[in-house]
Amino acid sequence: MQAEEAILALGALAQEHRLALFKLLVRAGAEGLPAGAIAAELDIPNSSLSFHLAQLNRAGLVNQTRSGRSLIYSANYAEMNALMGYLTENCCAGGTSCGAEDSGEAGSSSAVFVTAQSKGNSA
Amino acid sequence: MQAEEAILALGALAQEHRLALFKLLVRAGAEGLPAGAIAAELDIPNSSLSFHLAQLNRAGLVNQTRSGRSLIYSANYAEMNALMGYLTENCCAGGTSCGAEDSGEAGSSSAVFVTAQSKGNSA
DNA sequence: CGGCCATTTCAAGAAAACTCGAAACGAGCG
DNA sequence: CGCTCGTTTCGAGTTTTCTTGAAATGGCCG
Repeated sequence: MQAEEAILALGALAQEHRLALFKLLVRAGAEGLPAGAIAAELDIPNSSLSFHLAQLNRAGLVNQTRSGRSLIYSANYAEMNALMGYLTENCCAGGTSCGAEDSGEAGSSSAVFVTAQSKGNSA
Repeated sequence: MQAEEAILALGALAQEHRLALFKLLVRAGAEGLPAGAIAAELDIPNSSLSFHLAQLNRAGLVNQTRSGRSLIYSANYAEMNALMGYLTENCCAGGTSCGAEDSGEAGSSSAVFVTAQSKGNSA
């Protein structure tokens, strides 16, 4: 991940509704949630939600799937992991090679955001 | 850390100049850098830099120290760790108790951003 | 104490983000 | 095939963020 992409992801999460939205999707797991359910849960008008969903999508943090008339959104754990990795790399004071300024994609950071398989999230 | 604080920190980093600035300070280590050196390094007008520095400071991501006429800024690793922890907790699919919706401050996440003691950063 | 130098604050304008009702779009049911 | 329902797009208004020169502040040297 490079800076521009990280900024996009960071900016996508730096908003009350979108952070709540992403948290909701992370909690919902791989099955995701339809847009309508999210709007109802977060108590946000449909058009506003759509705007935020588009932002998150543009940042690559959510995936979109169709299921009948509904569009199902789910958290993109890979992108979130990439963001965490970027943040970790740019601190790089944890023990890894620190002097590395722009060694490209390292990817050596441990993946914290594993794909949460559905574990009883009935909501 | 709670959502509002995380949003502030996320927003502080979600900006080209500020992300570069924070990266620079992280790399600079505990000794930090004077404002002027940062402005020169990043090629940003003093007033703009001051604005961004204030943003980062408001988010608690940087510390301010005086040294003669210069103000030295350094990265606040603790706050960054808190942010990483918040992000990790809200994913919570890594192995910790996942169903915990708002269990307050967990702090069980491993600190990745340890205070980088000056390790030969001569710049 | 007078001046200088690093930095911040002020003010004003430009650009971007956010909000949300209304209209449009498209899939699927009957 | 027409209708309905879930969702997105559009448009317009409000708010926030970003930028920068100029002025103010405060420490320090002589």
